[in-house]
Amino acid sequence: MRRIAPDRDGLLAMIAEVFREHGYEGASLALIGEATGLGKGSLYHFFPGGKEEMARAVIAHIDGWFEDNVFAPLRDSSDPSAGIEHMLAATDSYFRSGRRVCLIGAFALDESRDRFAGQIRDYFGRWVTHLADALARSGHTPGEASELAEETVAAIQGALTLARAANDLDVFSRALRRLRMRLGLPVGI
Amino acid sequence: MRRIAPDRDGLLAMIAEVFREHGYEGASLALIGEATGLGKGSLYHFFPGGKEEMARAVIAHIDGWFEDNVFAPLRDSSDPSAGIEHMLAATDSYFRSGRRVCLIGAFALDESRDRFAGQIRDYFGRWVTHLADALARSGHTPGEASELAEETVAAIQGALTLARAANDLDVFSRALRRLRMRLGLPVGI
DNA sequence: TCGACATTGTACCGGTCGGTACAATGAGTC
DNA sequence: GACTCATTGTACCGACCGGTACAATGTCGA
Repeated sequence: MRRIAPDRDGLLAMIAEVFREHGYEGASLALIGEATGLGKGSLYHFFPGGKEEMARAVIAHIDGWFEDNVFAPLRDSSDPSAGIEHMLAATDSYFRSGRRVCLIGAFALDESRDRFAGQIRDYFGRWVTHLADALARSGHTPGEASELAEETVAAIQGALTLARAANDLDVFSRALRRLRMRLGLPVGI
Repeated sequence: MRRIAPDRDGLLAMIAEVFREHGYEGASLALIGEATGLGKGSLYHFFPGGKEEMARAVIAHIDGWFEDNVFAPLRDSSDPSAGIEHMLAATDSYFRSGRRVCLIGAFALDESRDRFAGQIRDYFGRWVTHLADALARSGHTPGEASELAEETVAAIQGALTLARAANDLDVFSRALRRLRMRLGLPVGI
């Protein structure tokens, strides 16, 4: 049995954190090396394509996590409301209640958007589409469902921006609570 | 009569565009020089504090524009609904219907947040506060007004992110139309 | 023990980074 | 013309950038 790579998931998670905090340009190989404990030799061994391949792998890794923990439940839940509830819980957990920022959203804002345009469009497109499907199955008209899905994903992204700008985690949890109400889910308290 | 500076407003607008497209780290002095037609000599003459002073001046410039064209109408309009309508129109025009991104929102996401934390918090804080005031004057309870204001500003930021990710300007105009409805303004058509 | 190969540290490359120094201009005033 | 002072171009700095080369390790199975 051959080891493919030593904990590639963990490695990608560490690199993701560097891109998340510093952006694509700001994430230098020195910072990545420091965060992972790997030298350039190792980094270029695992990612021969260099920084760009690292970023691509990180985006794909995040995309995979959302596919498993957000999109799939939205698509496969027999009760669409349960899938939506699952999405909100997973979102809250992933973004650590606003402590974390959306790397893919951050990439979408500056010039790195052009470099990763396909992956970025795909990620957000699938999020909106799957949420719209779930909303349509739960009784909304297709038009309503599509608008509400777009509104919801935008609200999450905007809340992350605002929470970080205000340095106030409550901004994000308030946004999630409003979304629960808006999407017709029990809100608790 | 002494010229303070040759069209400082225009200069700041050019520099702003570079920061907007490339982020703080990505905006090199070479790019700024290219965009403005000024060499380092001139740039450091106008901004002795270098890149950081340029960014601070750009943020202050944007802040001033919003103060004049968004916050003041929200605060001073005798008809609060007219002020809110003014805000949405100015927002649509400023962000060029989604073609442009919010520089201050982009700065809020990465590590440059720490460097400009005060200015960033102040900008968003005043936006939310003034909008909440206008909403309260137009009949909402203080609690409702505050939540709705936060939701609105977040929706704008999120729509900018999504519009750029999808490379689809309609995302932004749809978001503004939803906001008009949500804020109780006539929507047209 | 040996060879095959994955993994790593280190030195190095050309280029660019933000920033500084300074002499040369330019324009206006007296 | 002479003085002032804003403005500019250019050369240069040390530091760091992403990336490459490669020899030295480790770690297997045979």
